[in-house]
Amino acid sequence: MNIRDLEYIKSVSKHLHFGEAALACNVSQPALSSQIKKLETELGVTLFERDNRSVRVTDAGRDIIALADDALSVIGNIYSAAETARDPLSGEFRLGTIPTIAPYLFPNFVTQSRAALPSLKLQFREDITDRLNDSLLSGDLDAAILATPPESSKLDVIELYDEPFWVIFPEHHDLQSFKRVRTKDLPTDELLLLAEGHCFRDQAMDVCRLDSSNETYTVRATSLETLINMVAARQGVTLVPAMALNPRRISGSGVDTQKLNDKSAYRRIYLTYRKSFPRQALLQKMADVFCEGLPETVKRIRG
Amino acid sequence: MNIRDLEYIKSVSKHLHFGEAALACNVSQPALSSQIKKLETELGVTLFERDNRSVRVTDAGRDIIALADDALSVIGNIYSAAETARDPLSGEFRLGTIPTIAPYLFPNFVTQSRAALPSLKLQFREDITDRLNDSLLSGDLDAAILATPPESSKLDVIELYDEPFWVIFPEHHDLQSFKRVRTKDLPTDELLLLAEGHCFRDQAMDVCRLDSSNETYTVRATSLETLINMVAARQGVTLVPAMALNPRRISGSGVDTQKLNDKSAYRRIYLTYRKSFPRQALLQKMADVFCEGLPETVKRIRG
DNA sequence: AATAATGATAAGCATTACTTATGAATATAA
DNA sequence: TTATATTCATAAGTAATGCTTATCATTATT
Repeated sequence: MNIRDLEYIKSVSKHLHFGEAALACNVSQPALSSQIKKLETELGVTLFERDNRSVRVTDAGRDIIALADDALSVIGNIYSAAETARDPLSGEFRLGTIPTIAPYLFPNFVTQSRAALPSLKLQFREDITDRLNDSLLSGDLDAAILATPPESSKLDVIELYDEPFWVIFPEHHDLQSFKRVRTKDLPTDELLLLAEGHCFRDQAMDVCRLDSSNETYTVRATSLETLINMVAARQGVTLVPAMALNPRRISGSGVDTQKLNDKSAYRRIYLTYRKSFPRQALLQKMADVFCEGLPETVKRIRG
Repeated sequence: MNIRDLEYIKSVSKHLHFGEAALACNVSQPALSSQIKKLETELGVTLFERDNRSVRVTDAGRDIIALADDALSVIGNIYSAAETARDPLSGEFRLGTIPTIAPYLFPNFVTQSRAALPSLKLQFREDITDRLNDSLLSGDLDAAILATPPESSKLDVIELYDEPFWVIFPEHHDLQSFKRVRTKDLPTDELLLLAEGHCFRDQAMDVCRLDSSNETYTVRATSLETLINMVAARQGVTLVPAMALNPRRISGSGVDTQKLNDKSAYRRIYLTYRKSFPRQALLQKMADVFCEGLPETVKRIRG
């Protein structure tokens, strides 16, 4: 059986005339006749009683044509569903982000994506890089915003922006006297770091040329907010990525900030996704929306 | 799009593996792959996100495969309906009969057809030959039991039985003295006839070598019962076909009967149908059932 | 008797779908 | 690291299916 056959019998039952039915189906009358005959043979049922002058629908034909109508209607729904789904900017989208980005990027992004991607249903998840990468590979996430390029060759990225690192230190700390702070000026023994697994921990250690053997502090914060609060409590100094600097929160909280003055003291932020992800256009659009709302403190790569 | 394509995507969504899905569909993996790719192109939607190691159903794919399941289910119903309809002995059947047969043939026939054709839904209609023939040609009837062969070349017949004519006359009528009554013995001026349009009127006149100019009586009965009752009331004599003789009704009703002793004094009864009627096997079976219950007074042609 | 209408049939061509063989990419095992 | 296996995609050739035009057979209509 064939979907076109169903259209043929529907057309014949409507016109009760093979020639006109064929015309309506944009085929020749012999084509339609032979297809119907073949279908009747396949079903073992005569659908139309016909002689050289008239066409009648048989009892069995009536039942079967009613079902054919149903089937064609469902098949029409398939095309409709496809048409709806064809817009890559619509549907569900599961986005993951690391904890050192999510709180600073998402508030703006949610607002802007509502305007730019109104028919997109966004779901967010916050987790560390490794688990986000696993989820990407398994298909549990569609994309993630990460600060490290992917290791798997199945993943690809859109580069979003470079985010400088800033020092946060208590008011009246020695660092306050520096006009320009560089990593070599940092008191590494006072450095407060995130817990293991957080990529920014590695990035901070990296920029300060520390390795795990150098660790002096046993603080294992899981958020930059915690680190900043600890600095305010004069527990040490820390680094944060630029986006974590909220001027209103910093001012009057007992901490001071300076941008790290090294060329390499930044991290690159990527939108990571499976190469096989079908809605690539959405990824591009989404990257645009991300970059739209970026503050002056970061250096956008796109647009 | 193609029904087989729907089966392919259903299979892939079940196995999440093109090779196994192809195996389940009894096609080679490249065949299945290329058909799915073509369908995706036609719909403009990626149904499966796949790389060299894994297959995932996309959001749009999920919706569309659900609809494909629906469509396949309806199409399954088409095959089921065909299987049910394939039995030519089932379904509706519209049978027409003339008034000089219906009352005598149907009671038995209904009983016997219930046993022999249990899944047949019979609808009866009683009318005169011309209108039954029209209904046959227009498809309003599937068959008719008639006493005249059809004129249209679109109709065909199964011969059922030959039905002799009998004379009915009042007790103590002159005819009572005949051992064997022949048509030439009939008092044609006393002959009571059915209304015009009834074929038995013509047959009776024919056998008596009368034509419309010979009419003396203006009686226009529409049933044989009326004629018999008129004979009982000594209004004249009449002819009836053999099946109209119900011994229990005749005895003691003031009439007497004799079989007409002419070779040509009978009529042949046909099951008439369109040549194009698809359930020919049903017609044969039905003819058998008719002949089963015939009384000894008629001469069956079949079986 | 001639003409028109209508579905069936025939022959040949175009399209479609399938098969087998092979490729490319990537896991897994040695 | 290198070899092997897995898996989907691609290629080339073939089989099948469906279509077109031309024609036939039958039956109304003029």
